[in-house]
Amino acid sequence: MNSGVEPTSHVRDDGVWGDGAWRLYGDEEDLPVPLAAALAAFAEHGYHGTSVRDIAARAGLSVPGLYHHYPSKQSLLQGLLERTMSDLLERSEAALAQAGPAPLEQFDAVVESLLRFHMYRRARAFVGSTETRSLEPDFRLQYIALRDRQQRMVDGIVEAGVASGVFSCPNPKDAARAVATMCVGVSTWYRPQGELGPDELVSRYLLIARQMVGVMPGA
Amino acid sequence: MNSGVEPTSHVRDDGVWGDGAWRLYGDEEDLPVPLAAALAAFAEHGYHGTSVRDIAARAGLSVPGLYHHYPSKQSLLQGLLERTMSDLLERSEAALAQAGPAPLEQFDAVVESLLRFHMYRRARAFVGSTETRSLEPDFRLQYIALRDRQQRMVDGIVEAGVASGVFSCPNPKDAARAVATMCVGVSTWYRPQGELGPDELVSRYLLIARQMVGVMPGA
DNA sequence: CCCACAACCGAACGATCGCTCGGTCGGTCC
DNA sequence: GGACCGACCGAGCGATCGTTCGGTTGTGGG
Repeated sequence: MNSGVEPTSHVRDDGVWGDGAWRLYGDEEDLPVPLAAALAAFAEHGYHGTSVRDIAARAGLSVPGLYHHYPSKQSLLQGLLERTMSDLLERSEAALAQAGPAPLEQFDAVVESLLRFHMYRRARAFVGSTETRSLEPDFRLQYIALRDRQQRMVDGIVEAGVASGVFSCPNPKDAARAVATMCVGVSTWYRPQGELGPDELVSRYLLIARQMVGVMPGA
Repeated sequence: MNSGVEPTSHVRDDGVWGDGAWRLYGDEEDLPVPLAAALAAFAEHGYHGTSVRDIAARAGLSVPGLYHHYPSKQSLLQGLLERTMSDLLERSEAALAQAGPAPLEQFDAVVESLLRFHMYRRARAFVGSTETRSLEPDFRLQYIALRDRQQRMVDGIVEAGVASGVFSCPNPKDAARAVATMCVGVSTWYRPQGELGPDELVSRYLLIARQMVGVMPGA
């Protein structure tokens, strides 16, 4: 399986993200054709609202042609979400690793990486957040575990910020969840051709996110 | 159509919400049986993932029995979302009307009403936010208009707060959207039997929401 | 007493669903 | 040049989809 364009990625040869590479996104087409077709269809009509025939047509294939590459409709969704979550996690872990040791630096880096992902990988992120319930139980467990790992990453940074006295919030876990929710929500309304560009959005939302965890404006 | 239990509501005889009545929620069963069945099914499997036969079974009806009350599967979704949005709007407009004139009072009231709705009417709110794309185009336009009205209500309060100098945020619209996103997000993770009770959640999230719009903690 | 009507149901309609059977075609290797 | 294989497709499988037809009940009014 997986014929066709296996695209180049931003990952360096050794699998390590270069400095700031977690900010860079190629022009949407780093997916195999059938997965890109499934992504477009799922984002538009949802998993159950999409027929295999629709995906095949978008991919420029016949139905058996599509099944030659992926054994089932479910495997298309799983392949999509697997790439989505690992991309998101790799990027935010790279952002964290490359940030300084201060909680505020780490917070800014991870929030920025979340925001950029949900803008540049909008459709994928949207499908990932709306089609969890369409996953078969086994895979759903794996998937949720990755989501939790992402959330705990934010939790940890906020808790460290509170411990160091730079952040000020009585309930760090709630604040962290609210910040993550806000970032994920970007994928539901952001439009590339909208009035708000990525850099401008990042700076605005970073301010809001800092206030959510009680960072003094002058910090 | 609409046989069966037409439930009592919290609306007073004249259609006006009594003082603080927007905070009160009956025990979930204020829906006609078929709509309650559709709600449960849609929340679990999504609109396209739910069969009419499943809804009929949950409602204790045969399929033609269900069609006797509602002319189509789509009409079940529309009936559900129509009630959802009008309930939400009525409650938050009542909260706003009953709050004092100060932007902070109004902000607190509307945010609290949003939070409570997304806890007590969790399933409805969840379906409302995930199945917009399953609506037929005409109704979707109406529905989105109501969502926008709700959002503009929050926008207006935040702008008034900024104008009065009590709130401090450079981009009121973005902050308002982020606050609303956070409140809506509650419906995706809140569980009634969870460790966080409604009142405790309201007080925690109200603090966060205030910080998002730059209210000084001592205000 | 009968009739109108709301409330329901068994059975089945045509359409579409996810998926597969049985191929064809163009390379590549020996 | 024949054997093999990956890439693909036309046709169609059985199942399920949303919806409807043609009833049967039970009940309240004239």
